[in-house]
Amino acid sequence: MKATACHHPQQPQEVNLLVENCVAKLRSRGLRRSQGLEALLHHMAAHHRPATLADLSRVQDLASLDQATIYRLVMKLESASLVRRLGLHERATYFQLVVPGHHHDYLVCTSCGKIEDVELTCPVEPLEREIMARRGYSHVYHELEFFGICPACAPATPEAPAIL
Amino acid sequence: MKATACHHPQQPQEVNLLVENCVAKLRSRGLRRSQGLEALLHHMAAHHRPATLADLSRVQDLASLDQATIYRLVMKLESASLVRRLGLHERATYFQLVVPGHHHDYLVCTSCGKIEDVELTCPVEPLEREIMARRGYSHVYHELEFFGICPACAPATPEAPAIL
DNA sequence: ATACATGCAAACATTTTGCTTTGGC
DNA sequence: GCCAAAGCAAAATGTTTGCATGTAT
Repeated sequence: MKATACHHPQQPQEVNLLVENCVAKLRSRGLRRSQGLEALLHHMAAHHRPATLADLSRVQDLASLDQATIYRLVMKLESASLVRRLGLHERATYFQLVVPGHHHDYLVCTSCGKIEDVELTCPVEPLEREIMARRGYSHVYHELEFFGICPACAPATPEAPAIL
Repeated sequence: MKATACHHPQQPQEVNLLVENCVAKLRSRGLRRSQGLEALLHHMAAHHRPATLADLSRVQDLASLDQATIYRLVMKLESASLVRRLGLHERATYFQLVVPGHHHDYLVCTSCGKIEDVELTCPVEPLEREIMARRGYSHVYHELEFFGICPACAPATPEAPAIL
């Protein structure tokens, strides 16, 4: 049940730039540049992968932050459209920093829960425009996940009982 | 927060056929044709739309069933691949009966939570094959959702200073 | 008669809120 | 000093399990 997305943490400078941009946007909304906010943004920018609130509070640099604090920070980030929510069929919700120009779709093993990035070019963006045009929706984005049984789990599939 | 999928309940005969097929598959797995199972399948076949466990237990015909019973039935249906789970960014998980040949993607308003069907031809199926081939996954399916702000909510959006 | 299915209640995990204290501006 | 942020703790919500009883086979 571990997330193993294949994301390269960005270069330190990119990370700092990203953090600064986020802070700037948040400050314009009246938020303060607090120690917790900075630590959280820095982590999410450097490890651009889906994480639950529990995942985040287990991170070394965020361990001093209360879960309620992390929760409230993430909610604020989400309100500012800096963070997006992902439903990956686990009990807890996953969150991920929005990095302009980066979009990722995921491949999840329904047996072991492993989460991988899908590198294929995603053909869905044109549909977003169509939805805006035809349905009158604004701020449209999509979420695409593939579910299946990964090679490692395949032999042990309940429906295809392999005798070990 | 109401689901308003635009699904035509199937014809009664189709519904019965679907239910019979499900029961048959389940029986082969050792499940019994209980009253609760039949009521649940019948409802999910006739109202082929995403529903939470709470939604289901509020249904007239299922009101006599305990939530734990509904939970266990739905889990069994999911194990048998007769039901799929959907993460629509709400706290509760949505479930939907799998109807062979029918696939639906959804459009969710991030403001009011309204859930609509997307009627566009979904270009993702070829990718499923690619994933099976290139990543060695089996039993691959996808889940695609669009999120955005619906026309009704658009004017009242807190942080979208309409740049029309 | 046996084993699965159910109801009821309790345990659990996660999310959300209230209130007091701390800290950024 | 003012108001947002954080810490702590508790409430709210949804999911899961245990156990005694009912029911399909």
